[in-house]
Amino acid sequence: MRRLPRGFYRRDSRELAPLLLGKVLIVGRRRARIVEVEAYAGTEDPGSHAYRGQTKRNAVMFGPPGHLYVYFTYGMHWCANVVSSVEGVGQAVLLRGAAPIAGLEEMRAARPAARRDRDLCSGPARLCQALGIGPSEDGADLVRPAPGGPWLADDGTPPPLEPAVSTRIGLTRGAEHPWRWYIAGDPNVSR
DNA sequence: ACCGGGATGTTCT
DNA sequence: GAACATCCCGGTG
Repeated sequence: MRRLPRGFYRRDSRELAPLLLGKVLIVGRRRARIVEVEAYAGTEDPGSHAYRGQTKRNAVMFGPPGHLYVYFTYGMHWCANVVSSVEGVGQAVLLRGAAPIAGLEEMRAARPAARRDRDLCSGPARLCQALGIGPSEDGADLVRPAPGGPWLADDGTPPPLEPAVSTRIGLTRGAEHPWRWYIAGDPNVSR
């Protein structure tokens, strides 16, 4: 289990996103393999929180790469992004789906509504709930993680040679760009 | 299986 | 006021 170095994140979000497929997100004893991601391309991307420039909410997106941008939406859900590119450019990759690997008892306790294990992390807000990611993880450094804090690992599993591609989910503006990547056929991909 | 609606509060117009 | 990078539940087939 090798921690991903800062340089790994220092690329365009549309290049980084498919490279995150197969990587392992770790929070405490809970581990899940990323199977679905979306790229958000910064101030030129109408679908991105960064489109209208830096605000208090999206400030982490404009910071250095390799940090977690966590935001609140629909009055009740938290979603997590990996900040990419370089400082000053508001790019990030949304984590939309993951396959539970370890700490499943903790995940089930955190997600009582999940009827099957494939429902634990199959969605951006589900994934955060299962792993215990919330406002206190906004800005967390994945390269030099706090004890028990979130980090990303490479366990030798290569990203898929030809990941499935589609348009992004849930957007009205910027919905035409094919910036969603996922592992075809994986049951942990969101519906 | 699929579909429709409600929850809930921050952010922006 | 409206929109929102969503999820859950209860209806019907």
